[in-house]
Amino acid sequence: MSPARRKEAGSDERSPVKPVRLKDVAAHLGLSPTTVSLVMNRSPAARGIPPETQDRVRAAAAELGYRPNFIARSLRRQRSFAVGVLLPEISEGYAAGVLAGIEDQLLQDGYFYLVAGHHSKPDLFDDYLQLLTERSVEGLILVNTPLHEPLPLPAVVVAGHREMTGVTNVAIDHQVAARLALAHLAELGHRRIAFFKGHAHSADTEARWQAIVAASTELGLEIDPRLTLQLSGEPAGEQFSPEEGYREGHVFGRKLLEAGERFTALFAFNDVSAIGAMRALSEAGMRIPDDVAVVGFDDILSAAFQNPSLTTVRQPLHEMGRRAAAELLHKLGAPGEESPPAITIEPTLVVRDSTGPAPGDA
Amino acid sequence: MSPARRKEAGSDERSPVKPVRLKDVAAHLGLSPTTVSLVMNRSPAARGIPPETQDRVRAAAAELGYRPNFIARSLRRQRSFAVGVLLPEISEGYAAGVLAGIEDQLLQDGYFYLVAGHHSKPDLFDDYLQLLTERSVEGLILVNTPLHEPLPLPAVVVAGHREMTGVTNVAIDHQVAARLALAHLAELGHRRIAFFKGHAHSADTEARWQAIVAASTELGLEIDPRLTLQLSGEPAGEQFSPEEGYREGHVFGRKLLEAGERFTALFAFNDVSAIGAMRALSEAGMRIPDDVAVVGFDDILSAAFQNPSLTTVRQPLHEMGRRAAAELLHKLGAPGEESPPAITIEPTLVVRDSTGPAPGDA
DNA sequence: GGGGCGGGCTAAATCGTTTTAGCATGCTAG
DNA sequence: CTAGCATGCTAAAACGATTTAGCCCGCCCC
Repeated sequence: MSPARRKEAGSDERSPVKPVRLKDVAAHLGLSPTTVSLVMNRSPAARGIPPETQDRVRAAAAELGYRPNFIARSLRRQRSFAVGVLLPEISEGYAAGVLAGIEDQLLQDGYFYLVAGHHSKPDLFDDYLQLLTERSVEGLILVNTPLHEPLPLPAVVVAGHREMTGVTNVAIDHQVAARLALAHLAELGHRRIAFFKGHAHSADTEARWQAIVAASTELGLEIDPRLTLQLSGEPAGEQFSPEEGYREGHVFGRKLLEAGERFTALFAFNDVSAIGAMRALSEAGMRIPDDVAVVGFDDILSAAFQNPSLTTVRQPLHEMGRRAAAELLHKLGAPGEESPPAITIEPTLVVRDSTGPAPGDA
Repeated sequence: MSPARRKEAGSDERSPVKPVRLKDVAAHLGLSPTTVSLVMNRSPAARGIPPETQDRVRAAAAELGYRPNFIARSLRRQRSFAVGVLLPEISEGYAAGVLAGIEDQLLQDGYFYLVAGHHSKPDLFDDYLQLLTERSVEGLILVNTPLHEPLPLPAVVVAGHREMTGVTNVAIDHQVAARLALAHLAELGHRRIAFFKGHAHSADTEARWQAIVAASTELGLEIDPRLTLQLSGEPAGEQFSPEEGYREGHVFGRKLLEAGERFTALFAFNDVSAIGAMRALSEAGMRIPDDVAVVGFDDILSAAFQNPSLTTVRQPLHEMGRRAAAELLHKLGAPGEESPPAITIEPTLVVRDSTGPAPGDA
């Protein structure tokens, strides 16, 4: 279709054959490998090599299509320019979003990464940690992965469970998140708000709940324990199956209604449970947002596609990944330096159609 | 909390220090590196080494916590046990699903992989291809990535655009997909069915549409061009932003109504456009599935969370990734062998609440 | 005329493995 | 007594780069 595209430094010869080595370039020029290496790496030691030789070397390298062998280089320099990423699994929303951010930052800085999904099995985690270390990754990023023992490498965790000295934890600012959501509801006149708390073992549950309590006090809202339901979920991590979350939201939505306690808004722990609850509520004949306003958390893709579309606190997953990667690279660059124990990321409130004025509000 | 966990082969000493090398193990035993290597690799050449020595070696290795250096090994053996994955970007549904499948299969077989997202920019693609080759990946998997020139390595593509000799294309069986969806609708009594066609440049559009035409004929259904809308979308690939897809579905749903042509069912090109259309339809007062049945394609996560939940043709992304990886590993294991030009994957129909009997059907 | 110096390069060690080609030693067989 | 042959191991050369420590030559200066 399009005209033949120009090839940059193409050996137009058949490519299936042996790659060109440093030694070949050197031989072709009648120089030593040392010289070629020095020039190609723009090493300070190449000071003594006259510019015209340097040009000759570079020209020859280009002509022959020389590409340094990264593995040999890694071996010699003891640097792999690769980091390991450990996460429960790639598939679902959270980890994939973070991973995309990690990827952007790392590639931009000339690093690659090796990913391993441990499916929340501690021994798989240990195995992969081993394998990654054997592969000489320079550092680690753990996403949503509980951590019990110190790691053998510089590391950054995203949504980690507990603090570990030397390991930086990238997490959302729950204070801000809670304030954004609750202020929004309060402004709309809501006073009786129901809550879904996260499952007991999630990294975020406790911090988030305390932030909610604090923000409520600040805003003069009262939390009614009868309107507070705790999601169960698996002990492994925050990330149990979304279908389950949805189903649980559905069940809990019904529970709220059956409890007979009046409420005009619901702040769910995450989007899936919010969506499940919305479904239960509308099945019971309640209109959203007219009768009940619903706020979710995360801003998963489908939050925008709901009917009505879901107001939610957005976690900038991409940016969290980016920041995590950037921080790890920083650690790698400045080994001695003390690193911050935490990096907090600002969430934002995405107002959509699932929230509106409280019924009977002026 | 939990009692101290036992460490398998733990050097209880401080770990921050130098890793143990093959040479160290050898020295510790008063043997040569050769012997240790032979034993550790269970090389056939180790036949001559008496079992008791072998045991001594393995014991020492375990005791000292010896871990072979993968990079050195790769250099020597000219194998990296790594493959490269090129995709537009990790973030949303399609690629992430496939990637998860790739990951499962590769890790299971002792491989790792390096991922690069080219964001549909041809020059980024070329760059990353270079970088991956420099890193000595043994093969490539391209997901949803158009391919113009032959690749320098064994490769498998998922949802690729065109055939390229030697490259295996993993794709869904569109015949089956179309038949599943249309037979389901026909069975429910639907005769007047609207369609969203994919954007012109998507890999799947043409094949899918032809399959739809064929299946319609087979089932005695007529396709009304006035009920057939073509999604626009970016030329780069199938994967333009989901939000756009949703919005376009919404717009097109309205268009369908405005056209004034009677229809009782819609088969959309994908889930996001189906969901957008559902929204437009219900906003216009139509009930789903009572007035219009809607079938999507893909089975994205949120398909199940819709209100009503979406009937859709499920692409087993995970399996597609798995198969792609398996095929690549096969190619790597059997270099000479002719490999199949295509692997077709069976889709399944997931019947949910967005489809029901045609209005006025017996 | 010899010591010093700087310019332009290179030899060789090294990174941590794998692998080929043998080397001792002792026993057996002729 | 010695050739032959296991047996149990090892020396050394790869793999493809980087890097340290110089080497050689010519010129300048005293």
